[in-house]
Amino acid sequence: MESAWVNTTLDLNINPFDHSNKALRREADGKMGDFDVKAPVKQETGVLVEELNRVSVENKKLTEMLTALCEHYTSLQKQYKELVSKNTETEVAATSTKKRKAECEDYSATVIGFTANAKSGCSDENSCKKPKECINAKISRACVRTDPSDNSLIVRDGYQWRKYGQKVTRDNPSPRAYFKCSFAPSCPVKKKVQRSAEDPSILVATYEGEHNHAHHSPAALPSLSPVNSGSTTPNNPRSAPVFSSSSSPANSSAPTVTLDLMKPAGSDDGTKKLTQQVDQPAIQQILVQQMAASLTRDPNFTAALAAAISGKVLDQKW
DNA sequence: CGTGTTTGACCAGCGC
DNA sequence: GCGCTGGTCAAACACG
Repeated sequence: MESAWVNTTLDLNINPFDHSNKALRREADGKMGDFDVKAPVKQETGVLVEELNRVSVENKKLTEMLTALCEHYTSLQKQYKELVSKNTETEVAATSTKKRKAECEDYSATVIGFTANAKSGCSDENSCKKPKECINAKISRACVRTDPSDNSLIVRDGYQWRKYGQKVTRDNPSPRAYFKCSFAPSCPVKKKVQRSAEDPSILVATYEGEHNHAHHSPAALPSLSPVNSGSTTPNNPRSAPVFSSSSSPANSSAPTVTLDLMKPAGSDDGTKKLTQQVDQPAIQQILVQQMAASLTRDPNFTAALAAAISGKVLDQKW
């Protein structure tokens, strides 16, 4: 994961001394002139400017922290790749004899890597004895942070799913929900969603198969989906695996963020599955950065923000 | 009334 | 062969 997937720049475009805001300031100044602005207005403006400067400084600090984090992550990733390359053979031998499908998926997620085009354990003969899904279906996995108190098993990934079953599994007290892609009748993709046994605030979504249709539901997509910036196809959850801070329907007011932590399909194994090793505060910080970056790239948002700020100033009763 | 969810029943793979 | 377990089906139900 290099800076290719994390844009460490966060230009909130709110610096009042930025030349790009000259027009806005002129407009605001003109309106202020119309109302014969006096000392309280200047004081209020000064407070706002001070606040904006403070936010800018904080933004800069956060950006630096994120950059350092990315560098640290890269070094850890290299170390991990070395370890994996050393241990893969012995681990395959140890795990391939254990059990059936579920373990096959776990294997693909924990040994081959975190999600992304893992051809679920067919690299050795033992694994190919597994059921058909394990042979043909592409398996990927995504982790989604949700409110632990929210017991709905809904992962909003932009596709439309129909729930067809729920089951309590032996190794996890929380139920596992089974979904089928309901957009295209012929779409073979299935999804399993279950809370992590270790961290109930994390939903683990396992995707099986490959969508044979386009991403259809922009409304269902997180509004901040541009963070998928280019390198991955947004209509394929395997090639665009997510670590999302997701809002459930019960908590629809919270923003949903989709963050592509993976390289494009076909990248090396070392780039996979490190999501769960990253510190959770760091993830949250990255999510915040991504949200801000996405918002500030949206001209509608910046325009609305400018209008809101100017409106706030002008609406003050003095 | 159409669509999606819930949930108990059923089926199949696997280990013993 | 039997029991355990995960996965799927389908009737009942809820909701807009």
